[in-house]
This record gives sequence, C-alpha cells and structure tokens, in this order.
Amino acid sequence: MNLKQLSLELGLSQTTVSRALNGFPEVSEATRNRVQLAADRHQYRPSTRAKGLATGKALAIGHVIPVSTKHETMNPIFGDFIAGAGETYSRNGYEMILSIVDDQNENDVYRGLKARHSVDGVVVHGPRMDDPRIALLNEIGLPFVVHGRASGVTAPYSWVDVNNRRAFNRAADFLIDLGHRRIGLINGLEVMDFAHRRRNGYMDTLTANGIAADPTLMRSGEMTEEFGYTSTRDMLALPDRPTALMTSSMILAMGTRRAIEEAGLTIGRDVSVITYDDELSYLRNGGDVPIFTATRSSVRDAGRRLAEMLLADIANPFSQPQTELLEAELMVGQSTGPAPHL
Amino acid sequence: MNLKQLSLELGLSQTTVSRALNGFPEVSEATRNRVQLAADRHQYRPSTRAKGLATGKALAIGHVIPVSTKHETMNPIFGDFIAGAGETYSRNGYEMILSIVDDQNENDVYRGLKARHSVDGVVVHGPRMDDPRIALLNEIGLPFVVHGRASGVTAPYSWVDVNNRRAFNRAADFLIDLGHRRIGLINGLEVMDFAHRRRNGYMDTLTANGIAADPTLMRSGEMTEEFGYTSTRDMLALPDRPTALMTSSMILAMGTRRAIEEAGLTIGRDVSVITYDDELSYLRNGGDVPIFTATRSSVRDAGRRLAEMLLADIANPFSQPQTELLEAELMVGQSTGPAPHL
DNA sequence: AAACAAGTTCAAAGCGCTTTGGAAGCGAAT
DNA sequence: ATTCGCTTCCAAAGCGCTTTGAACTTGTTT
Repeated sequence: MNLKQLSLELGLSQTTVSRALNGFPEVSEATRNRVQLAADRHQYRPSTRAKGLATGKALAIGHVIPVSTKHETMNPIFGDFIAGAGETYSRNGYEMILSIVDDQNENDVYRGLKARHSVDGVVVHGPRMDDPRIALLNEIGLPFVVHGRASGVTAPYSWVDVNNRRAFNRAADFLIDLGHRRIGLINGLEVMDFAHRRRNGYMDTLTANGIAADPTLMRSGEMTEEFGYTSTRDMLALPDRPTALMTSSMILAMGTRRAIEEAGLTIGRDVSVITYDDELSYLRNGGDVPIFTATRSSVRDAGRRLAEMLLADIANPFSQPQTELLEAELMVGQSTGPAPHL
Repeated sequence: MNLKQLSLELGLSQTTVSRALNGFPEVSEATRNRVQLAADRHQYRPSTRAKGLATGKALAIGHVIPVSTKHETMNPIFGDFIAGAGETYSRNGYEMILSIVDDQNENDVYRGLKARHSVDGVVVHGPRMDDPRIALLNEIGLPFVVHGRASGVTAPYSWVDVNNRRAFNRAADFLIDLGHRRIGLINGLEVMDFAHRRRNGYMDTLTANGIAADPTLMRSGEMTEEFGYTSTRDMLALPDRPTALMTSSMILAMGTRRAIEEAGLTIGRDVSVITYDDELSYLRNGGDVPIFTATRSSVRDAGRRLAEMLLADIANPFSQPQTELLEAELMVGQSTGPAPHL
C-alpha cells in the first residue's frame, strides 16, 4: 500500500492524504480522521527512501564502530551503549545504521555515509588522542557527537563523557586512605583517550600524596580478561608487589581476580582491587554488597543521553556544540580493605 | 555532487554515466574510463535513497535485537556476531540497520521494516521455542535467516546454528569419562531454543550412562556472571554436591569460578568445569592451554556465514531455505580433571 | 549507393514521497 | 453582484537515481 493507492481509495489527492498524516493544519479534522483510519486499516507506512528523497533527511543515525585489524577486539561496552541509544532513536522515528570498519578505512566510511546521504548524523566511538575524525567530520559537515573526548583536539565539538580523571582520582584516594602505597594500574590502550585520562587521574593523586609513580606498576593493553590476568600475575611476582590494583573495566577485574586467587592470595585482604564499572547488563557488580569496589557509571545511560543530544543537534543545525560530563559514583564493595603489613 | 552534475560536466547523458559506473556492457571502454576518473575525482557516490527508490532494493539488512523489558539484558555475544556479519555486508555494499526493541513490540518492528521498505531482509536473533516470528516473516514475505533454530516450528526456514546438543553431549561424555557422576548444568533461560537443546544434550548423555538427571543440579536463567555465581554457590552447598559443572557461557563460568574459589575449593581438582565458549574477542579462553575446558565455536564466524547466506537468499528469491549446522570443538583446558573421591 | 547490423549514446518515464503555488467553495462584507 | 477572506483541497514539480525504447554513428554487406 502506498500513498497513491491510499489516496485513490479515499478519493483524495496525495497532497491531502500526506498532509493529513503529517499533522498539517490545513486539513479538516473530519477528513484527517477518515485518512488516519484508512491508513491504520492498511497498516500504511510511508517509504523511508521516498520520504528521505523528498525531504532531504535520512531519518537515520550512523554508528561507526572501529575494529582494530590487529586485535579484532570488539569493545564489550558497545552492546549496552547502543541499547541505550537505540531506545532514543526508535522513540523519535530514527533508524540506526551500523558500520563495522577496520581502523584503516574509517575516513572513507564517514565520507561515504555523507556522500550517499545515508545518515543525518553519526556518533563517534572510541575517540583516541588527537583523533583526526573530528576534524574530518567538521570538514565534511556531518553532525556528530563523540562518546568520550579527544585530548589535543582544539576545535569545538559535542561530546558525552564520564569524568574519568575524577573517577580515578577518587579511586586512588580511597585506596591511599586505606593505607595503600603500592598501587598498580591496569588500563586500556593509551592511544584511547579515556585510558589517558584515567592514568592522569591515577598519577596525579599518587603524586599529590607523595607517592612516586612506578612504571612497573602501570600496564596498558587491550581490555581482555587475559590481559587483566597476565598483568596482575606479573605485578604480583615483583619483589615489592602492589597491595592494591586499579583496573579500567570489570572484564580486566575478572582476570585480576583469577591471578590473585591463583597466587593463593585473598582479594580485599592481601590485595585490594577497585575497578571501573560500566554497568554492563550481563556483568552486574553483585547484589546488595558489590563484589568489587568500583567507580561506576552506566554506559547505557550515556548512550541514551548522547542520542538525545545528537537528535537535538540535527533538529537545530545552528546550535553550538553541546557537552555533558557524567560523574561516576564510588561504590564500596568487598574487594577493598586496609593495606596489609607486608 | 550528483549524477546530473556529473553528467553535465562530462557532456554525457545521465543514462550513460549511470551505466558506465555500474559496469554495463553497452558503453565503450574509453568513455567508461573517462567517467570513472571524473567520479573518483569528485568522490561521487550515488545516493542510497535514490538508488533504492529506483531499483526497489534497500541495500540494507535489518537486525532486530530483542531486549527483554524485565531484565534489560543485552546479549553479550551480540557485538561479536554483528562484527562478523558487518564484514560481509560492507564487502557487498550493504548497510546494517539495527533495531533495539523490547520483546513486546517485536512484530510491529518487522512489519514496519517491511512496509517502509527499509531493508531487503532481516536476521532473527535469539530464537525461542515455537518462535512466532518465523511464521510472521514468512507471512509478510521478508527474507530472513535465523541465528539458531526454533524447536516446534515446522515451516521450513533458513538458519545457521551450532550443534548445541552434540556440544553438550560431548562435554558431558568427557566429564563422565573422567569419572564424574554428579554433574551440574548452569544454562540460559529455557525459553531460548539453544538452552533447550543444550539441556537435552546434557540429559541424554547422562541417561545413556545410567545417571539419573537431578533437578537440583540444573539451573537456568539470565546468563550473567552473578547467575553463574549464585547457582554454583547453591549447588556446592548441597549435601551431595556436584563434582563437575557445565555452563552455557564464559560469563557464567566466571561466576562459577568465583563461587568455587570462595568455597575454598580448587577448580579442575575439587570441581571440574566445562563451559561453552563463543570465542568473544574480549573473553579469549587463555593462551596455549585454555583456562577452561570448553566446547567452542566462534560466534563471529557464525555472523559471517549467516550474512552470506542471507545475501544469497536475497539475490535469488526462488531459492530453497538454506541451513548450516556448525560443530563446536572440544578444547581441553585446566578446569577439568578426574572426579575426586568425596 | 542503399540496406543492414553492431556499437554507442540519449530523452524521458518512473520509483513514492513532500511541497509549491494555485483553485474551488462558501459565507460575509462592500 | 462583486469582492474579499477563509478553509479545504489539488495538480504538478522535484528529490537522485535506473531503465526502457529509440536514435544516432560507424562499418559491413548487398
């Protein structure tokens, strides 16, 4: 069923039917009802393609997911993030277009989305330091919001981010207050902006408390369970081993726990662990008392917020870049305790 | 830059330019080159919308992801699955459209995708027993492939699935050969077809070996770390506790490991664990020697295969339903050993 | 030189919608 | 009766492509 057939059946012009359905004022309530009824009866839905052609809007948002060719690692937060964003989109009649792309050809993908008029805007995932995508998107004039920030980029742009630095400040502070002085950090790849900020937060707090940062206690890599495990195992084998560890994700923390237990140590007593927690739906951090002490912020909420911001940006093309800094909360769980006397 | 402008610049008709770019034979190599060069120079990409309108194809595949309203749980395999499928799509010039939808309104989403001509086909995620979506899609005539199968549905349909039954047969056999008789199962929700098949595989093998299935050793629920933990903890507290556990995912297995260690037991000695492993990129099962003994099959590969099948289906509308049954391999790791004498 | 075939190119219609610029109908005001 | 102002409706153009059917060049046969 298309507009033509529908208007023929109603004995009205396509114009009137279209206007009736789109809520224009110059159509009488009587005919609007008649049209609406017929449309419902036939389950009429305007073709997105045709509508897009006619209006110049795509009613779609692109998500470009970089997958590193080397590691083939899919960021585990991704599912929950788009679950959040997806809610906002469908509530507003938008579709979500996903492009999985190896980090070599990213630019072409953005250019392609723009040139083919496939989307009205994009969200940038996994920003890196000095990320060139921001300049690119500004240049080609495709509205976008970044999930995170890109240190080193001076041009203004819209973003939604967690206060990673503050989160790691607080986590480090919490451990120091418990008497820990040897505190390790197991972080994501430091080209990633969030990892950079987290390390800064960690280091600043150590320094502010008169603790010299020790390179042997700082690791960064792909945030897999195994990387959490090997990093922890290696650090625990050091002559002057850490009494506390900070990890950048629950997945890393799982690996950390494995290594600690394998070493015959007890988490929260021999070694304290505090992790960053994205509140992934399948990795809930325990029930009443969290398993891990954690700084946490829901990535799903971030997705929701970011999508709203992007849609607002698109609706009002002359708006200034918007930003939103979410604060992570510190949840005290069972994985931390006073520093042991070694 | 659009077709009209391009053809004007070249002094050719839109027809010729279009044909040159789409590789039609009735255009001379000389002009084809000239056209191609100009197109490259301007980074010309035909508008998907316009192309779609003209051809009647959308050049897009829909993925409808059900998110249960109750649990808000996003299936963690989802990211890796679409990473696989996405590769295939982009290689073939297709786009991927994602719909996150709570399981109430699923039907409307499929109908909408069809009516709005947004996609040429869809992939059905997370099939349940007697899943009504298959009948619906057949009725509205939207090509689809199911990731998994739906027991109870008699109509033919295309699917890609892992031999879940066999995988759990083999896992159970392996444990029984090691002398285990008290074997627990921690499974996904049993409305999900895969969980149903896995339980059947498990039970058949127990029965075939003269072991009576014990309901207290079988749990099913959302496959979160916490569910793995609580299930394991409860089973270990039984007077006649299991000496081995089978879990339906690595995430569950992590919870299982936590409970085992918390009980002061050693995995692989006091309690053997064998898990199903989807080879998620951020949850690799160890290095040379896997951490967990596992039956494994890459969900990313499944995504790739399924996407190929769907595109082939769409290219040839009169094809018969295709099916592909993948076999999981059994990897022996450190989490299993001979049954202890309790 | 005419006729034909093969090889190239083109004008125009059509895909399903929105939107512009009227036009028709009708009662009130001039 | 004419004009005006409202309300309600419509014909047709246009969005950027593909595709049909025809036309125009060549070169080859008769």
